[in-house]
Order: sequence, then C-alpha cells, then structure tokens
Amino acid sequence: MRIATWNVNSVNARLPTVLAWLEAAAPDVACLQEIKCVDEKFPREALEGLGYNVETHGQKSYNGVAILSKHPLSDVRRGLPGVDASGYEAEAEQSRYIEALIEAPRPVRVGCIYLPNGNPVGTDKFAYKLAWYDRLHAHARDLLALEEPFTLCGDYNVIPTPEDARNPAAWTGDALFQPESRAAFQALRHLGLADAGELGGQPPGTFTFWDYQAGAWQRDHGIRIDFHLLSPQAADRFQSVETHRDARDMEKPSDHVPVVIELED
DNA sequence: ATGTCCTGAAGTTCAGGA
Repeated sequence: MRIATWNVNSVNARLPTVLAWLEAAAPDVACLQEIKCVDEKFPREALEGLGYNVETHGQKSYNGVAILSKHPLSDVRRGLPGVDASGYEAEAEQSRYIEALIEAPRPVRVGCIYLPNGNPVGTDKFAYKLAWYDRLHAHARDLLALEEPFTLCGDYNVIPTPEDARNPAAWTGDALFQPESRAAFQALRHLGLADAGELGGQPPGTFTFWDYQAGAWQRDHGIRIDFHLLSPQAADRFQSVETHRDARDMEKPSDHVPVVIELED
C-alpha cells in the first residue's frame, strides 16, 4: 500500500495541480493538509472521479485536512482528543487532524497532521503549537497501546536537526527551529515511532518545503518538515519512501512536495 | 532568507497567515 502526505496550500486554488499529481503518482491513500476550505467547498466529486473515498475536516480560510483512499475508510476521527490548555483560539478548535482506518486486506490506520506553525515565537501562537504537540503526544501514546500498524503523517512544522535545513542559521529565530519545538518532535519519536525517511536511508538535503519567497526553490533553500512517523507494526511492513521533489516544479506548485511511503500489503 | 501566494471582507486593495 502506498500512502502519500502532502500540504497542498489550498486544494481549490491548486486543484489541477493536485489532480495531475494524484493521477500520475496514483497513491492508494493521500493525506492532504491546508485544504483551506469548509467541507462543503471541498472538490469531492473531482477526487472521487479518480477513484478515491473522501473524508474531510475542513475550516474556512485556514488549515483543514483530508484523507483520500481507494480502500474503504472507517473509524474516522476529526480533531485530536484533549482540551487546548493554552487558551489560544479558545472559541473554535482549528481543523488540523483527521484519522481513519484504511480497510485494506491488511488494514493501516492513518493520522493526517497539520501542526501549528507557531510564529512568531513568544506569542500565544507558539504556546498553542507546543500545547498541540502535547495533545498529539498523548494521542500517539494511546494509539501505540493498540499495537496496530499506523502512520502519523503530515506537516509537523519542525526542523528536527540542522541537517534538515539547507541554511540552518536562517531559521534560528523561527518557531520551526526552536529547541522546544525540536524537543517536542523528538519526544514524540521517542515513544517508539520510526521516521520513514530514516528507515529508507534518505540523505541529508531531502527537503519537503521551499518558500515561495526569495528564490528559495531556485537556490534549494529548503527544509524537511513533512514526515511519516510509523508505529512498530507499520515499520515492520516498511518497504520504501519517496519524496516527490519534482512536484515543486509543477505549474502552480504548492510550497510543499508529497512524501510517499510503501508498506507491504 | 524575505525576491510570494492564498483567503475573505471590502468594494479592484488590504490584512492576516504562512
């Protein structure tokens, strides 16, 4: 089974790009982040036309996540359990997590993550990011107790190590490279999750994001912030990982590229 | 590494987020 994660930066603004990539890469499952629309405005029919079942957790203007699957989906969860303790955005939960069980002959659970960016550092947004990491940590621990194959994949909005940036010095003041953000990601991994990039032996410089500004793509000023974190039962089935760098050169590209893993069927 | 893009409300431009 091939499972993709991709922050598309608005599914409607980029629909032809998204459809073209899905058609060519043909993943069995695709986790999309930053769909930037409510459920009613998600281009459901176009994606069903490619053979996908669709589950969304949308939001007006910002955020929003979706899971597409050629296999049936069940046990769908929208939003992480737990209360946001930071007080930020207390009036409305942000749509940043959707999870489903992929009903293949050998099932896999998939959690689709759009972690808060957290900039600027020192504001309630940064506190919200760290609180969200705590909630994800608690949920990952609960999932691990089930001893099932799963991937928690998506935009983690963290640069885990200096090797994950072309120019780490440029990121020292950024929420993505703060010690607290890096520690939260590290703690999550230390629950016993495997980074698919590491399992697949991806070399340093396998970036997944290049800013639209300042010629970041042309200069390869990228960062690696999109990950598949695998449970032990999924890691046992791991076969390969591919980062689709070419997608950054498509017409009307997202600023992120897809990362696709293959698990043994 | 600040050279852009997206959304929505206002009203063909701007604020806010990333």
